[in-house]
Amino acid sequence: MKIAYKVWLENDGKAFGEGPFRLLQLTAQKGSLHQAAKSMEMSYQKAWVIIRNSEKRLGFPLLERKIGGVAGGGSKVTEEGREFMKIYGRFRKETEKKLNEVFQKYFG
Amino acid sequence: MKIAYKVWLENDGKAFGEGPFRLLQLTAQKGSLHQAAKSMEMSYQKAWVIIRNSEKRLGFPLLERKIGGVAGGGSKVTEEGREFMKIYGRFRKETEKKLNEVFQKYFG
DNA sequence: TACCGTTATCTATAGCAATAGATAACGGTT
DNA sequence: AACCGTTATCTATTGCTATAGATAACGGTA
Repeated sequence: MKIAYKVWLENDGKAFGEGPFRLLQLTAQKGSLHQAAKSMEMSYQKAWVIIRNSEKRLGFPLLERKIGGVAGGGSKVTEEGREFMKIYGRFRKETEKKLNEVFQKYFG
Repeated sequence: MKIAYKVWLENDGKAFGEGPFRLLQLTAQKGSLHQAAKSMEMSYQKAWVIIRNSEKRLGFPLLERKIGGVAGGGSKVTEEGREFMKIYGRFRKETEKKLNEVFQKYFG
């Protein structure tokens, strides 16, 4: 037996969770949302919708887009996005720790 | 902004979570899985599949069924089921508390 | 100027999960 | 013996989400 969970932030609908977080991480790494989605085996359309919704519900842009140019374009995470990712990353780590502790206490 | 989450137990697939928990609570109250499902606005078939899967994955029966008889039959929660619900109930309450604390810490 | 891969969108299709609806067995009560 | 509402299952349909596939705009580079 093991614990499983999903934790996310809501603001009039899903605002931010594991999906957007990993997409941003990979976008930062690869330089484009397209490649980020691809490496997660997610369709670009889905990735795009996820990011668009997150931005709408968080109220600030997560990606800085460039269309055309050297590699066709690309995206990088905004300053606000990077800051948010740091905080969310710590939040995520702590929820994981706490949940595992509670699981151990009752079912370990 | 608020936190949202789903926490459940796995054992070769979903074993137990909010759905089975509420179904068992209502079944204990109403005396039948049929009525429990109905009061959750869930189809009986879905409720039945949920309970069947939980039993398979937990490895012990949650319901004691009676087919036919006074009210057509009915179900009550087994002794093991009641014991498990108590533990899960405490687990559930504590995960809720911890998650809200962590949320407050980072986003409150 | 032609090219390339990206962003930004549509639309149509596929695939999966939920629901509806049906059927059978059952056994106290009346 | 007939009835009733439940458990236990099927099957067919519905509905939603994801995916596929297409199109356009864009702007450095060669």
